[in-house]
Amino acid sequence: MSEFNWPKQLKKTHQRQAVASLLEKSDKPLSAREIFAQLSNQKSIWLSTVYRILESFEKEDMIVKTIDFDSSEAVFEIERHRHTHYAICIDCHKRIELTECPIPQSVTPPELGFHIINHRLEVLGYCADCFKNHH
Amino acid sequence: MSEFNWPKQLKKTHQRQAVASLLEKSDKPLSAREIFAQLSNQKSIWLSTVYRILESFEKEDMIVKTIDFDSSEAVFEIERHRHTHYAICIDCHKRIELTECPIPQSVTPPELGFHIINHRLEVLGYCADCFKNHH
DNA sequence: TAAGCGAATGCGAATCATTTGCATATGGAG
DNA sequence: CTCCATATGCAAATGATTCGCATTCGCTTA
Repeated sequence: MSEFNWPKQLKKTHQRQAVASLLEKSDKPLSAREIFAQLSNQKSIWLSTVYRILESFEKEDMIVKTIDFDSSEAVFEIERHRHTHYAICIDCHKRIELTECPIPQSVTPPELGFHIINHRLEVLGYCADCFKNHH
Repeated sequence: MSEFNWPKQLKKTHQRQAVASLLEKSDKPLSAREIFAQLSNQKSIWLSTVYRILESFEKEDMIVKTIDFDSSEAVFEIERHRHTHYAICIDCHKRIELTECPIPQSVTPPELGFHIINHRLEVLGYCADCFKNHH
């Protein structure tokens, strides 16, 4: 547990703790909708509140927002989710996990002073099956 | 001109040719909204038509759809736009073009038979200025 | 421990991109 | 030139996300 180092400026509300706990348990990035669906079973929480909570977490670098290629919706990932990248088929939307992360720290020249928090990489194309059918 | 090799199954309508011509001229990926704005000055065209045209181009691999990090809207890029990647500041949203593309053809193991069309790469973090202020 | 302040949430409504349905118009094959 | 499948015009629906405002609730301080 306790993936997050809770920043003191964030009040520990029930709702925030519930969202944090879900993210910590999840093995993949989650969307606001998914979080809301899981929480509204047990707790009383509003979807707009989930969005605001995620926004506050993002501002504290607890999570990073990216966009899911398939659904076009925002998903939020914790440190443990990062550095896993996929080759995604344009046709059948199959996702193939890449075995290694090809992004070296040196992509930004040191003299820039750029402080890397995360990176997003998606390789798009046709999987072997769909390549045959498509062409 | 004539970046596109027009597929025979796509009828050459005025609207499609206007959209194609805009994309060919542009030095950056364009959103449906941007295309619509530029075209509605001169031609009569509907926004939903622009979306449908872009969808048809995408299906023929003339363009690739990605998501713009700032606006969260879909943008469409032609071959000439690809392989340009950015380091993006989480705070001020400044975009710094990376001088080289760190994605080798070999990211997908050859035995997969995956046929790469495009890839998306964004490096997220804090630029030198915002890093000072933020921490 | 009680009081009070500022931040967070409940709730509803607005916004914005994108999609869809259906009637009409229009490329392009023959 | 005619015909048919496809594309577009147009309007309305959808779905994610944001916003406004009144109320509630953590947390600090007395």
